[in-house]
Amino acid sequence: MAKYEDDPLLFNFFNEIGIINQLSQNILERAFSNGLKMSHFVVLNHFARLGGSRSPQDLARALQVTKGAMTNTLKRLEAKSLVDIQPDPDDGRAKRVTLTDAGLQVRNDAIAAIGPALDNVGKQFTQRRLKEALPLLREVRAYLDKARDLE
Amino acid sequence: MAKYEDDPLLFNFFNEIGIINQLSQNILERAFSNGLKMSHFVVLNHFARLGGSRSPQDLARALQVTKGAMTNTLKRLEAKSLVDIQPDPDDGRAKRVTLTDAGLQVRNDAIAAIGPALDNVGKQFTQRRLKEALPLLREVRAYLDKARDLE
DNA sequence: TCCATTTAGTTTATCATTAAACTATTTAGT
DNA sequence: ACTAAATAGTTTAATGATAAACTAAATGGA
Repeated sequence: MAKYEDDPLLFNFFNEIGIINQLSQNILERAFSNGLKMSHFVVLNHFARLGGSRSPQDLARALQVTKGAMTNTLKRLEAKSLVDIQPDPDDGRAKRVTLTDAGLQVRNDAIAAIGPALDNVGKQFTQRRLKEALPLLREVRAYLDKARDLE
Repeated sequence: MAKYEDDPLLFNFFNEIGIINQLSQNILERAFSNGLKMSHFVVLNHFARLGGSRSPQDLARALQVTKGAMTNTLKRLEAKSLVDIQPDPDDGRAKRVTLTDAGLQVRNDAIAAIGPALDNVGKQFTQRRLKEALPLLREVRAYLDKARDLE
């Protein structure tokens, strides 16, 4: 069996992923105004792209955070009236979360604000190269996601 | 100018990166014993691969965290005797950090522990595909790193 | 029907991280 | 030599995350 000291390919792969994540989150978050956090933006963006209503648990699963983290995020979004939270009429345990008009506005503003930052990155890396990398990233993500559930 | 609602390529790219990061960190961290955290492992691994001694500031820069975060990480590693920290004889402001034998052992144990988890990933994704993706990831990382300093 | 199990959401304790303020030391320009 | 600026490291306050314990409601098998 290969030792990972000698064969650090996967290691390097995850390492690059980790650093890119940290740097990109940082750059994007700085472009946001009103102290909008990445975790908040991600929820707003999820709703803006997919529409409809979701339960907190659905959101937690889709966005890969714990229920506790989602409770916290939604509490802050609700305090700013960026989402609306109502009891689920069909399930006494659950809630239904929807995006408010204000929430959509904040999300759209955020998208606009990060445009310039992304433009600069886009200048450096051709659409083609990024597009070529996406399928592998998606597969790795899907695999890790499944692996997590199986364990 | 393209709107990112219509052209979410970079967005998707960073999104996949973010989720892969979260999942991979999670999987690896669970494989560790003794409550070894990824942030701690990364420091131990850095020393194990590159050897020698480093200042806390060097480590912070290399591992892309703030000085404060590194202070915290090193404090915990030192408490477990996994690193040795001495004043820098040549610079009264600085310190020199080195890996202890115990630190190297913990790192090697961790590498061994994550082997099986990585084996499974390795089965799904050929060396070739991962290898092909690395250059782009490295370039993106290098670009973001530079962009951060310029801003 | 009843009870054990599962599921949704919250809360708590612990911890990592950042940004910013602060101390101490070194470096560099005059 | 002096002083201003830069640098190394620590500390603090705020935030976000997790895991685990907990409450409440739904589900499903006997």
